[in-house]
Amino acid sequence: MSESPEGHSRPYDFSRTSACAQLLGQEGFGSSASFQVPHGVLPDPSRIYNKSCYSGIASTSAQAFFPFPSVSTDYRPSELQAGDFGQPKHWYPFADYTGQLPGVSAAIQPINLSTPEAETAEQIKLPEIKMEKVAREDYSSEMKVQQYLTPQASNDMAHGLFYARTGTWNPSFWSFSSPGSGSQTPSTSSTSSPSLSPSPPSNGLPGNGYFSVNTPQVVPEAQQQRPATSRRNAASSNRGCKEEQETVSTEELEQFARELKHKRITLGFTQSDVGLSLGSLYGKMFSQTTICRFEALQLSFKNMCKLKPLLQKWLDEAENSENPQDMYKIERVFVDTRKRKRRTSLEGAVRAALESYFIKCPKPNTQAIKHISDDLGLERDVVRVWFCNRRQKGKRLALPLDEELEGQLYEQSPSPISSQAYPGPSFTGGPPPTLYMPQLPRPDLMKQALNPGVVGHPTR
DNA sequence: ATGCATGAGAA
DNA sequence: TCTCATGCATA
Repeated sequence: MSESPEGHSRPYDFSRTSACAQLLGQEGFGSSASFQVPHGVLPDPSRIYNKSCYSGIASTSAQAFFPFPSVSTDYRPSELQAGDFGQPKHWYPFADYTGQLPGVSAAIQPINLSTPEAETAEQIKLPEIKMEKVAREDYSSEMKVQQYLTPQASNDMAHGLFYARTGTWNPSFWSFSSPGSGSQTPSTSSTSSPSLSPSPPSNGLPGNGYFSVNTPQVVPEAQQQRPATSRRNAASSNRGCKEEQETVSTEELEQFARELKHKRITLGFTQSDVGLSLGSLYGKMFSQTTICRFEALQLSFKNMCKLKPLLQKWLDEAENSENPQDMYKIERVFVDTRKRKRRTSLEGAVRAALESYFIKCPKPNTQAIKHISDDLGLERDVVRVWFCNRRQKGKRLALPLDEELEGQLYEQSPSPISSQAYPGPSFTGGPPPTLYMPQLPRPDLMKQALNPGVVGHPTR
């Protein structure tokens, strides 16, 4: 994607990385247990939006086991034996797990697949949408699934993605000719709930025949990234995200997200369903995570703009479909077989320490990273990634969308705004909000500001 | 719902 | 080497 609309004014102007090093060096941070997050830190996202979500992170009490990394970096559990989890090394390149694909299990069952079906994914691929990368290593899982696929299907699979349909779609769903299907026909009634049964989707009627997606091109071109001009005021200045596509304003985004969630639930779809459906509709599927983040407004503004049209369309289809229950009957069979490094689990104390380092230097250079990793006994890469994610999170959530007040709070700050932050309504023309923390203390945010690692357990 | 990870593309 | 979009894995 292009750069941030802000041009180069990145949210972080860490032009003093070296200074960081010094900073880091001179501080006896060994026992970061005592660390207190100054409230200049970016609060945890979920909290910012103050969704009912709690709070997260604080899964652990901060027992300081320092300098011993309380990290659990085991690798790929499942198929692998718990052998050498000791030190983070390389992870298995061969995998055959299906990840969190909601439909996988079902998809793996023998299904009636027709060739045309299998091709769907390819056909409806959007020009601008990057398809998921194909696993390059080995396709161990392919074996597992292949037996259920047609030659064509498995062939496609070899290309990386494959979509299988276990249920049937309402043909009408596929004909993008439905009344409101035009992505330009947003269903605005934010809360109108279709008279559809809210019951969980039941496997649609079997075999309706397969439809050939012949109008995949109808895809909105929301993909294109808008030029880096000020997208900040997308609202007022039609510069939304992308041409014909809307004038996406922050408010619209907010509202749409809400609407999407509400209707999705009403229609009985899960976030995963939606993500998978998009794959069928546009050839690019998304994970539950992404849908979730979209609804929670936790994506960058640009990203939100990009996805909105797709979701809008999905929503339209879902609402207009006679059998919306059938819509979600799409599943991806093929799963990237690359082995992922097992997720490292940092304990509270370690997180606190990292957070502390972050505050001092959000963008540590190699040396600093080394210092930190040594200090905390973490892998350098883990530290590096942690900082990357921390920065990203900071940007992403710097600006809550749903509270205009919020904007005002931020607006008082002199700090540079993040390129990913949302152009809050109140920012129109205003100075960029600060990245880390509102100047005005807000009870709820204050709480959030506490380092996750040192806070209590999540309440979930 | 979110923490940690991956990878493409940009700087 | 970083940013950004995205997702697996997990709380």
